[in-house]
Amino acid sequence: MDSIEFDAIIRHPRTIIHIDVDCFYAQVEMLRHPELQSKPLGVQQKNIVVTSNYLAREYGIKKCMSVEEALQLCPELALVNGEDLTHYRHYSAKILKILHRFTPLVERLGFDDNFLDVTSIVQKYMNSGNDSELNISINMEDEHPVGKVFGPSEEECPCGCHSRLIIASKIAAEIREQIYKDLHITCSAGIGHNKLLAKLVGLLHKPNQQTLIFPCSAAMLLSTIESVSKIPGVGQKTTQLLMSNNIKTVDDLRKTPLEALEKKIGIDLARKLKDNAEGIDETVVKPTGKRQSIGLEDGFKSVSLIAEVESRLGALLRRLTELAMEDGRIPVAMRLTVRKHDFNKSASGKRETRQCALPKHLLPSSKSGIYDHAKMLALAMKLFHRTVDVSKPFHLTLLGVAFTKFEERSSGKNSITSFLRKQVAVQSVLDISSEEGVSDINLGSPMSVNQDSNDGSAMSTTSSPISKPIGTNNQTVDDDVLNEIEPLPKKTRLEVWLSGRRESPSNEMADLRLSPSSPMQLSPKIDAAVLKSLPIDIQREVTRSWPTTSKPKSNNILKYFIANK
DNA sequence: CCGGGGTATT
DNA sequence: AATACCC
Ligand SMILES: Nc1ccn([C@H]2C[C@H](O)[C@@H](COP(=O)(O)OP(=O)(O)OP(=O)(O)O)O2)c(=O)n1
Repeated sequence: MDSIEFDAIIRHPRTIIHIDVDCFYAQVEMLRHPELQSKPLGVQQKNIVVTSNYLAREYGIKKCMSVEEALQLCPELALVNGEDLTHYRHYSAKILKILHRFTPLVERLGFDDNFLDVTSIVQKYMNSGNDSELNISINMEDEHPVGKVFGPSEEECPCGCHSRLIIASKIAAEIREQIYKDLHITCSAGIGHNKLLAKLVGLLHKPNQQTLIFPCSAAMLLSTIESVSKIPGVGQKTTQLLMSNNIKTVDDLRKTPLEALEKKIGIDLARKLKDNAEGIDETVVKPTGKRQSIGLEDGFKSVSLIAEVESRLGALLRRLTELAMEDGRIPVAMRLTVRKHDFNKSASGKRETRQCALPKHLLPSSKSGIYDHAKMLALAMKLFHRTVDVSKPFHLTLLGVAFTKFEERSSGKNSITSFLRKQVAVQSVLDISSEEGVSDINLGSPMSVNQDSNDGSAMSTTSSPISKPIGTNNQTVDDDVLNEIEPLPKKTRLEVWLSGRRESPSNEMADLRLSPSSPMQLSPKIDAAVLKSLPIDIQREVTRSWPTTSKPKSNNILKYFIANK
């Protein structure tokens, strides 16, 4: 191959747009409270201002600043509580839908940070001047990019990315416009040939702006960010490690040989950082699928009473089951999170978690699509007793509960979906000789079987009642599943694979977990045995909190269908 | 009580 | 189950 051909080889085949909503929570709150639009506004979670609008930022208010500090900087700061993320989650979903009008290749970080691989969209515009599936019009005549450009742009890269990126800037503008027209939300965007550059360059001009970077300016952009901690993926720990080795800036990173770096931070991270320092990032846009966990947390000064734990967990569970119903899938595992007060030290207190299988999907699929909150709470309390020794005083500062595994909901043949989910989406591989490499497309069937770790032999202390009545031993025959929660059984890869391709996915695996003496009837009523095992005040709590569990009427079911739209 | 969420890796 | 990272 001669040199002319060599120059023509595509080196920057992909085109990536990064979209970040401007001061997301604050914008949502301004929409909800229009009278706050023209005032400095902070969104408060407990004692911190998690974000603020741009008016407030003029006072020097930063993300995650303490309320005290923020009010010192701006005494007239308006504050709205943002501890309940419902509205943000709602807007987040709407924004994602708009992004999906352009491409399914959207990867999200959090609620408002999005990467789009628009390579194929751009390609269609280059080939035919439009995209038949995308009825937006883009002015192909104008050869200038929309928005700002970082660095010089005189010299065009021979790979052709120059025009691709310019087209992408017009797509980004269209995306932002649609989001604004539909939702009155403003975003900022970065356009580049990889995720790293798109994200970093977008930070340069905010809010409600967009910035493009051509590959020839990549190294320059990385030089300007200085601190290594600004590189996505370099958090507190890595920063400390690097700094203790006198590596503070991107330039330090460049000067450090890979061999030296890898001894300090491991080969994987070392290679990534050496690449990133040059503006190289081969990671693909991995379309974000369904969430792998749905959880809620509540932090507080101190909780030391079991009854209060119970009522807080009850409140969390009630909200959590609503979220699970919106999701549509069926949770099969529950996780409890606890943070204990660390009073010997200023340290923040570590979290402890306990997880268990959800008995036979305590859930809706049975005719009454309604969660049995009493059993949910009893299960959560079981987990609680597994993490906190209540025979001694305790002092909690946080409780959280989450669903962590899901099954697709019944109906059709969902078998194919879980199998497909494992497959890497094919994207952006236009030329195998690209500088930034080709992603492995791993289609290997996951037949390899996990070495089965020994089954929960260490779990023998499970028969303590919910709240132990004094003088009672545990001899009572507990045939309820709640009395035998065991750690989540591990599925082998083979099992995952098999259950994923089963035509009618059944609960065989779950069935195996249940003891023979515990027929899992999905009674819509509170299990009397369970209820009786509870202390009287808790019994009252349970029945007061969820009156519907005592006698579900078809009306109750209806409202869930309506809520679900 | 640095919020209240998430993900991936070990 | 914990850790590290992200928003
Ligand atoms: N440590 C953090 C960081 C962010 N957020 C929330 C609040 C933000 O509104 C939202 C988005 O985070 P961003 O980092 O994108 O920040 P903003 O969108 O608020 O501001 P900017 O305009 O600088 O992007 O996520 C959070 O809860 N905790």
